[in-house]
Amino acid sequence: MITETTTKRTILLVEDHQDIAEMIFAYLEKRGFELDYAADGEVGLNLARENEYDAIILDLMLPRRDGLSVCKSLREEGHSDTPVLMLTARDTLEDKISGFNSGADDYLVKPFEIEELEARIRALVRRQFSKQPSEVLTVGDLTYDLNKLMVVRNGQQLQLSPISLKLLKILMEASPNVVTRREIEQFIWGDVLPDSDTLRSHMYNLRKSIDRPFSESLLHTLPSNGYRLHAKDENT
Amino acid sequence: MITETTTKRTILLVEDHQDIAEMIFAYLEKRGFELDYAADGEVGLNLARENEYDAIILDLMLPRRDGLSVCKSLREEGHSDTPVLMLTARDTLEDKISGFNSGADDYLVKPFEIEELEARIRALVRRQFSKQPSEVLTVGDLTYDLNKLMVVRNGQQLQLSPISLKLLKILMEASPNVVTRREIEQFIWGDVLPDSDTLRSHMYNLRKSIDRPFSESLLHTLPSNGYRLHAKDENT
DNA sequence: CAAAACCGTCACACAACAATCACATAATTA
DNA sequence: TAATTATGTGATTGTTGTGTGACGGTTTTG
Repeated sequence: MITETTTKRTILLVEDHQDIAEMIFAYLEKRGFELDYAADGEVGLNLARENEYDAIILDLMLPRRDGLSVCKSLREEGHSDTPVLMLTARDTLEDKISGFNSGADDYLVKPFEIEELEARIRALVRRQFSKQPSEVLTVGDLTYDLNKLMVVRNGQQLQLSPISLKLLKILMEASPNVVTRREIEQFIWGDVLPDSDTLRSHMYNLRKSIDRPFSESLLHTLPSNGYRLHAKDENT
Repeated sequence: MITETTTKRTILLVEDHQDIAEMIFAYLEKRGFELDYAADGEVGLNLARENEYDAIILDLMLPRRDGLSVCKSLREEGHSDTPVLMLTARDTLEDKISGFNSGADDYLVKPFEIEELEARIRALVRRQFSKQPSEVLTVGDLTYDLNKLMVVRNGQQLQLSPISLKLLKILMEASPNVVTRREIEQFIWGDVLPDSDTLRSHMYNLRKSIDRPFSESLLHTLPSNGYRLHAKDENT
């Protein structure tokens, strides 16, 4: 729901104790958060499914469906990017451990300072938002995530050698423009090039990886000039 | 083996009166703190710049550079997370106010009970530590509680060496992104790396701990690039 | 039209890299 | 201080990546 940088962060609070819930609600609202509230696990889970929250505060002991189960369900359904802060009544070691495996990102033992809660929530939200910047190159249905060093075409992950990765990078960055052999060689080997024309081999290997298994080929040779990566239907 | 939970808190004491300084030094040391000492503001500031203290005890009146100025400088230079306890000679209201504006977190009026000092220091340190971001890291079914220094995978607690813990931390924080060897080495050893490539051994050990006993492996090697921690089923 | 240049294809040897492990020394802890 | 654990080192093995050359097809050039 909320994604803009300057927008209020929205938080889902799931807690059955009226007094605690009210206290948290009032405090966080005053501190600039927007809150949704659920008094039991079932309702909480449904709210979490229907909306995109920036964080969820989840009591461990809840009527109808406990916090663990809610958290687990959420994770299994793919909400792995919404941070969950679990509130545990007493610090039973067991509780904590199972809390971990349910996929909670942090926990807080009651009773707690409300300032502490705020600090943790802010930390979680911040962490979440700073995780975003994934630099991804895209050409047609081919994507190359520079941070994960993962290459995917048509939903299928490809396994490339280090040199192929470098090749792909310079080609994708230039796409849809031509890159000359010189530029490529420079980029990969610097100034001491290998004496044989090994680039041909590597181009061959790269093609084998990114084009051979698919119908449309992205890597084109410009005879006596260089290479060019580009998808047909792209508007260029 | 696991030391960080019980690690001594390090405190910087900046105080020009020999007798007071000695008294504080001896007392706090006996109570389990580690202390650094400076007799004037200039030296104190430099020490604070060069080291990471858990707290700083700062006299207001100091030779060469008073406590206010030291504190202000520190804050401006980004040490906003190190708590400062200011010692003021008499409780002039004015002093207090400027003390707070300089960014001090607490103040104590001389003369004071040494127990009071300890209590306040402990409060500051505790507050500081509870503020630490990111309490629990999670990747797939692997969790790492940064406060308890507990690593759990699939409900089973794992026993890791200090270096393995550091390794795991940087990898989990980066996950699902790749971390280069350089970054890892930097993170663990700082600038003076061991001469042999001991990282391989540690990676081996880490794998043995977190992957070997389980079916799916989380730690992947990106040849000639680095390492990457990530769970398959995660939608990333 | 032939020769030359260029390129895709491939097999293969060697070099580079990574995993594994045992062990000595350093650091902790009791 | 002794006992235990953690860390760094190097040897060994296995794996993968890279450079090289050979061959044949295609295009360009003279």
